[in-house]
Amino acid sequence: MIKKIDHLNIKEVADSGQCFRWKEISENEFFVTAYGKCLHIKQLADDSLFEIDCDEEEWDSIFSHYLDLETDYNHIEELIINSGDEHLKEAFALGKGIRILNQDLWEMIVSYLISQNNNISRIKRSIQLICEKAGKKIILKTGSGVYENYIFPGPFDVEKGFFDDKLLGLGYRVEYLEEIYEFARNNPSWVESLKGLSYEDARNELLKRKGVGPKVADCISLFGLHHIEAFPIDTHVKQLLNTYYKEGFPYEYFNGVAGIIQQYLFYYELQKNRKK
DNA sequence: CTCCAGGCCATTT
DNA sequence: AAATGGCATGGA
Repeated sequence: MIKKIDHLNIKEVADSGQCFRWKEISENEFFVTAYGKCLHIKQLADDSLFEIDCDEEEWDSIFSHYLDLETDYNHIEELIINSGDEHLKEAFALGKGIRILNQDLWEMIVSYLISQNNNISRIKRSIQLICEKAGKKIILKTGSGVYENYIFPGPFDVEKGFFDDKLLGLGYRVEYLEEIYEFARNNPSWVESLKGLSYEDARNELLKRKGVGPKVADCISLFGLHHIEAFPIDTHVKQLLNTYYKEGFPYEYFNGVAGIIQQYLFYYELQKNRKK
């Protein structure tokens, strides 16, 4: 099926550092696995049009929400244009096709535990290996080909000691992962319960887990709970705040949506550093 | 070789 | 409360 979607560029999303498991099939064409289902999406020459391969019912119930189609990005764009913030305008010009995905919460908890003091390519590699080793295979047959990937392993899909495997390349984060999987097995309703909490309450609850600090808690809040007011500060964002926002970032002006703004800035910084 | 990565923890001031 | 060292490992 063909869908018309504004404010979306799937290549920018895939390179934005919020998701680690998108597979690029070819230029502007990706295979995405989430919530135990999969999506084949291709952005067409008219870049507001997308060729979508997935079950129609799954599109309505999962992937239109996954791609955050109910959020008004025109409003975000207006805020940026009217902000008078030249650096932000430049960042937005580069990454205006980025949306904040509604990703699987458990996958975000585990993924951002792995992300700390780590680089994106290695994060992707570790997560992919974990999925291959413990996740159920999922296959999508479409007119254009057969694609396969793995479902992200839940708390009960791995045995104790699973993460010790050196091949996974997890380093010192192994103990954090063992702990969170164990905790989730012992508290089976914990993950779901986070979804009913405010940003502040969810963040505080996440901070109780070993290996979850302010930055990881904010990433989980932003990408797994869609608390778009969360503003994760990592090494790149810290750097950019020190460079462009010496007088302080205008959190009040972007009240409630600062996390989306943060993502444009982060992406701009990533691309800039990539060139060097 | 060194420096760094979507940081956090434990320890010391 | 704030500063500091250590941490596993691969990318650049």
